Amino acid sequence: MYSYTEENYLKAIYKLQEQSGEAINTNSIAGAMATKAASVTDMIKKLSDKKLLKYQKYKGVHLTDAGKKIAIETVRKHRLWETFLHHKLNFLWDEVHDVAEQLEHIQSEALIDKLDEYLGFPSHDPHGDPIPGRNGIIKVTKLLLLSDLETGKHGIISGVVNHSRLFLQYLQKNGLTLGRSIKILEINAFDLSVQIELDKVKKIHISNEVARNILIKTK
Amino acid sequence: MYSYTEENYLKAIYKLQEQSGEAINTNSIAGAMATKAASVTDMIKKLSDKKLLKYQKYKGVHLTDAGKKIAIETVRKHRLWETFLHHKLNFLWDEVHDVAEQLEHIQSEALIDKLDEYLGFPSHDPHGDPIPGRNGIIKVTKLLLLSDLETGKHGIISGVVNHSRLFLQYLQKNGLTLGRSIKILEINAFDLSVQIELDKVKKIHISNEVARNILIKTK
DNA sequence: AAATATTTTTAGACATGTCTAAAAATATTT
DNA sequence: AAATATTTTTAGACATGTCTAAAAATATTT
Ligand SMILES: [Mn+2]
Ligand SMILES: [Mn+2]
Ligand SMILES: [Mn+2]
Ligand SMILES: [Mn+2]
Repeated sequence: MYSYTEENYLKAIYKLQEQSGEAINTNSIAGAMATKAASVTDMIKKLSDKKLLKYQKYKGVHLTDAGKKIAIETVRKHRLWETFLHHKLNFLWDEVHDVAEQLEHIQSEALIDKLDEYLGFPSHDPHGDPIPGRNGIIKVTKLLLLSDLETGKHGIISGVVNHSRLFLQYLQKNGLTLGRSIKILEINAFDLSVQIELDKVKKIHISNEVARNILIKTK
Repeated sequence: MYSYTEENYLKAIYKLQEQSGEAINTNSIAGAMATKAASVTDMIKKLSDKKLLKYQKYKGVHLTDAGKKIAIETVRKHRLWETFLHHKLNFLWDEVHDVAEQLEHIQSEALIDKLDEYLGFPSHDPHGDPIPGRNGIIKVTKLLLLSDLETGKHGIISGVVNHSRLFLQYLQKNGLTLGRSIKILEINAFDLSVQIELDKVKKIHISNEVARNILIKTK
């Protein structure tokens, strides 16, 4: 129905839109798509002709309902495939993204529905991100940055802000994986680094940079 | 590495080559690819420049070792995905081909190796076709057409010649699926239709047209 | 408010893969 | 062997998505 490239543009615009709330400008799309502003303008015109987004020259774009639907379907496929790769094929959580970038463009409703069922209708992907349902509804859980928790507070590691392989590998190596419980022991007033207790046993010291990229579910 | 289209051309030429043994001409490739002869000539030149096939104007083509390697890898991916769809996601054997046509182009060696392992290193796909190994080796089992068996002979349904959805659905409906044992009870001299015994219980009458498209393994 | 900087768009080009129509080469018939 | 039919290639065009360089519009600084 829609091309590989069109789906990627819609997904990128959708994600920028979720963050900013405002109209998305040409340069930020170019950044997200690793392409040039001129190419973005060309593609924007095409997507606008297809009524997938609203475009006013020099004013940026925002997705129509139709465009948003395709973006969310693509996100759903991406996260279901990541879940498959992690849970069934034993890919590590830092290895799933690149392959899912390809798999998310396979066109078959039956395939995705059956995959969803086969995986037991998972609610979250290997990075803790929510998987949109068939109906396009995304259940958002309220999470806090580990760096925003006060001393003595505790919770469960439930997501990451940074999705880079390097960061994911760092977390893996230090046991800071999804589902582990943490408690804030001490916050260093100088560099804002944090001493935490992991699973009520192990003590770990992490930088503020790391703490700002871990999402915690508190009671 | 190679485009979706290049892989499809190489796979098509490979299959034509397996059947005929001779140089493959432009029109037969056009037929297999559902495109025009002019387009085939264009693509052939590109594949020839890339040393994936040998081309002499007006004399047809044949794959180089490099081209054959890519073709076989694509067949391997196609058949592994068909097996996954059938055995894990409960697709029927007539439903797997079209989706596998897309999935076969996903580029990731790790993915295919892990999928192979996850499926238990299957030797054959849902249509009885052999799955090439990592090394590119295809283990060919000698099979006979059901229409070539004499009265009294028996064997196991092990493959199909025609892969059309209509034929596969017909076989499914009549219980003529892979692994079932059959015995030739009687061959009608007039229309060459065959009376067979299925799994030593059920009697079925099939046309010569059907018998010519079922492959049997005999002891 | 004018000058300057930044962002966005336009113009024109290129790569990939496709097509139709015409030309050229090869195969078949007489 | 010449005439005719078939197959293949060439020429030129088009769609998709990308690019660089220049022009135009908008935003920021003075
Ligand atoms: Mn991802
Ligand atoms: Mn993810
Ligand atoms: Mn198939
Ligand atoms: Mn098959």
